[in-house]
Amino acid sequence: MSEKAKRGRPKTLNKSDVVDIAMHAYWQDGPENVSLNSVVQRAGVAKPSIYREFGNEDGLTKAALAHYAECVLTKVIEILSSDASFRDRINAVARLSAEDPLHKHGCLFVKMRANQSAFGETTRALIDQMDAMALAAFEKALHDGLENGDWSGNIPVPQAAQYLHAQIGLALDMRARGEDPKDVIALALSIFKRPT
Amino acid sequence: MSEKAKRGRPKTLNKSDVVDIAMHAYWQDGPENVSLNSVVQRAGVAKPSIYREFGNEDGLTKAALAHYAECVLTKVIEILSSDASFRDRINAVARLSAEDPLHKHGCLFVKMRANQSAFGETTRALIDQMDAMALAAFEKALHDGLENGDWSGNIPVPQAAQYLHAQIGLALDMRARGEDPKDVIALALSIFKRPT
DNA sequence: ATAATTAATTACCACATGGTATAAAATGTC
DNA sequence: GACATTTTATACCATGTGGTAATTAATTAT
Repeated sequence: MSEKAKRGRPKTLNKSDVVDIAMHAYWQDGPENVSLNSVVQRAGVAKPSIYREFGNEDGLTKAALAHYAECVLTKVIEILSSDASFRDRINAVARLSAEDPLHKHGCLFVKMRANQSAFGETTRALIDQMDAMALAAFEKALHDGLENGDWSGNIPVPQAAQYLHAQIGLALDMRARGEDPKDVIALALSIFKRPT
Repeated sequence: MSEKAKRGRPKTLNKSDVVDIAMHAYWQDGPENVSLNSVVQRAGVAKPSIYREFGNEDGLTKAALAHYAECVLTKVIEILSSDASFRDRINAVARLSAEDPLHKHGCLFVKMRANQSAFGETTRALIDQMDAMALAAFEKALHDGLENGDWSGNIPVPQAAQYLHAQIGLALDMRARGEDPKDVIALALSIFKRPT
């Protein structure tokens, strides 16, 4: 909070810079291919500094994922919570995940969720939490669509939310693989257009 | 071929046993979590024996994936090439991947494709080859459906094949995560039921 | 000035990984 | 029996990993 002059040697390490570098490294190259050592190297800092700030690797991966949540996942949830029509909302999130260059390398959250076992407790807990958040955002958008009458409600909300969540995750997975998910996501979302 | 008495010390290592053990290890625990050393341990053989039979780790992972192709992927392709109706074929492969206990831990091919970068050249080549094979099998089933008149053909075949491929992969991915893909796959395949 | 405190730097540790050199055991050939 | 051959078994190597001890540098408080 306040920046009162502290007592010892002033720190040259900028924590938020390190987190940002770590996030982009994990995001771009995949968490499996980025060691703590390589983050140290990319950030140009000393390893003990990392351990002082984050405790251990679990703390670093958690911080990187939390930063990702702030940076990009918030946007998705904002879109799903906007006051646009249901169709506009899901089209926007579909375009964001399937076409936006921001997700050229896929989604860090999706990548980490695919390998939960590779992470520590706190990171896994955050993954679960973000998963639940995203699912809840989809459910809310569906409920809004029902209320506003711009979704037919031909599918029970919980199933529809799980379906949307899974399809967006699939699109982001395909982008990470270098495939173009445009056609797939278009077909997948077509079930919301006409009653079944 | 022939089993003429060879000259040196008789080998106690059964190559096909090792491949089977490796395949199940990769399949169940995920290729990322199974080191070559652990395969050596599980198979109860010496490490140099592995290197004599497979050359390097790339050879071992490739052999395990090839064995997987023989064991389980063949079944999928057989189903898609059967003389049943289009609906019966895709329902069968959907049930196989979404409900059959055989895929309780997901699909080894899908898991390896998700992390191509972790494997050597020959394994990556086999992954690409199997991917193309599966896609071709879906295309064939769709073409048959068109010919036999038991699919409306409301979607261009290439897109429909990519879509089916992606959705089956998604279901297997969900099973690997411990989620139940039943509802998701049912919704995803509903686009083939009625014209859009 | 001197002490106290905090951070940076260097060097290190134990361990696991993929991969190999080397010697011992078990067979057929001569 | 001596020899060549082939597989096994033991031990080892270099490298990379997550994590830490110890020293040095830079600052404030006394």
